[in-house]
Amino acid sequence: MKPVAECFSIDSVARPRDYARWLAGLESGAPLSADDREAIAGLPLRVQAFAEKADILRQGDAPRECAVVLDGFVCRYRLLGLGQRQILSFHTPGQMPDLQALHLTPLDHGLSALSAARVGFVPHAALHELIARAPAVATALRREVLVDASVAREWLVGLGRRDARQRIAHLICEVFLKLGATGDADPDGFDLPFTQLELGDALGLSSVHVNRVLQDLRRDGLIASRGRNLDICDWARLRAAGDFDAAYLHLPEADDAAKAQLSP
Amino acid sequence: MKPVAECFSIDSVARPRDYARWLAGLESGAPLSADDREAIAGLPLRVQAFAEKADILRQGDAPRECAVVLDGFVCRYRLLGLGQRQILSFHTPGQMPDLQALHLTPLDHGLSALSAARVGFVPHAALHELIARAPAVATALRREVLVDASVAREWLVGLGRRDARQRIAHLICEVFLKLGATGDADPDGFDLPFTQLELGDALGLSSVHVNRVLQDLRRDGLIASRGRNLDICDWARLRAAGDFDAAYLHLPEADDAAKAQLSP
DNA sequence: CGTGTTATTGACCAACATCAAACTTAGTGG
DNA sequence: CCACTAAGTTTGATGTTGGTCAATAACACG
Repeated sequence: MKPVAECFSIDSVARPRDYARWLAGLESGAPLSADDREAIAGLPLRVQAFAEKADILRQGDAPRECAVVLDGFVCRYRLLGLGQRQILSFHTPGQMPDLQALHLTPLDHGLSALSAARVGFVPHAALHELIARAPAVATALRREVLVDASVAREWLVGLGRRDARQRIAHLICEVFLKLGATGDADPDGFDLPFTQLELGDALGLSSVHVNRVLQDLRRDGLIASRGRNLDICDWARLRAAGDFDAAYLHLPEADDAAKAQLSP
Repeated sequence: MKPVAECFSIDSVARPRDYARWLAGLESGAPLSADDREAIAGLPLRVQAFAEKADILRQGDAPRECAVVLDGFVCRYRLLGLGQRQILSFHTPGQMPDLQALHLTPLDHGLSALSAARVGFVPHAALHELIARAPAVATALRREVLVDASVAREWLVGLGRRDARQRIAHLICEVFLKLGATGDADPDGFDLPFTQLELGDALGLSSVHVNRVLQDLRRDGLIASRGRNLDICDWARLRAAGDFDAAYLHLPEADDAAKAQLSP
């Protein structure tokens, strides 16, 4: 296991754009009223920057604040005896990866920045109060937790019943759509925000095998990649190779959008 | 894939004991007030009986009621192309396995009775209204969803990073504690409510391999079993073999209780 | 007693892990 | 601008876990 990367944390003040990204995440299910939006913009939001690979929260912590991803790409993970790691989920700007800490402590997993990231922190007390006061916000948060669980179930299916090629193709589709939803994925070559080793840790595979399967996918003309930069050459076939159906992400229009972007 | 079993449904009226089991589930986190308990006892609860292996809800359904397990052992599952099945979770009496359908439809997975079961159904509208009216109930439901997600994460770790022996030992521990929490597991031999094939479908293994590993566990003196009946001979070693830590189940005192029961 | 489901066994094989080394790339400081 | 370094990627050789297929045995139930 590699040493924990330095976390040079430059605390800073929340900007209006930060609240906007958070709101976009909360409103992905249904729009909020002007009042609710104002209530959220009024919450205290402590912002902290994290370097690539820095830990944001650690297994065992009992945080008194909830995290909101503002920039970058973040994952939850679990460490087990002797160097094994399982990545549990990926999160893009606007998402709140540790809502469960509102009720269940201590944290049974860590939260880590895969790319350089900025994360906001809201006190639990303020969120609890808001949930009691603003039913529509409570609903949005409930929905966010449920979507998170839906993604976890899809991963469960993948780890249990799909082979390496399917898993990798599936995850590329998922990440592409999630990044696309916040405007971070250019269809003609976007950057995968993780290494092959991290990909393996998410999919229950060794990095060696991930590498070999990626080469197959390139050879078959489904993707092209050089370093981290990845280009989806054939969305339809990649989707088929991964047995991918975007419904579980519950992104409005996600798959249609991808199809439109990728087949001009 | 076997044909869907007949579902001979004997609709019946909810008994006080049914509400009691449901309440016990909701109160596993924190007790409710007398008012809240009454509010729940006042909800309409349609009760239906299901035979072993009968489907309760199907993938693609958009139910207008939420299910409450009242008796028996139930699982969520996902079917994929050509006979593959992945079981996503197990549920014991008191649990509500499809809370996500309150916000996310259609259902991306089915719900099925592994043993003969009785299930209650509450209209979504009634639940939504109660959530708005009774904050403590809303909190209890939120907690239930979060515990469900916590279990899913643990399964994710197992499927991704544990080998067959660990997975099987782990699941036996889990099921024993869950059954014990509702008084359905006798320490000296309780009935595993599923076949070896179903165990494999939950753990991403073939039934053949499940069988072989179970024999190993018996040979090593961790368990004894004859047919479905299973006897945990050595809780400490079984726990170690499965790398099992009960915290993720969020059952109050679960592990201590098991230890006490099993080592007199 | 049949009949269907579940458990068990054996032979064989594919997918994927592990280990170790070489090669690439990007970043860093002189 | 160039060596130097560390991280990540690629390759090859080899071994293990667990899957598949197919047949048999043990039950459970009407």
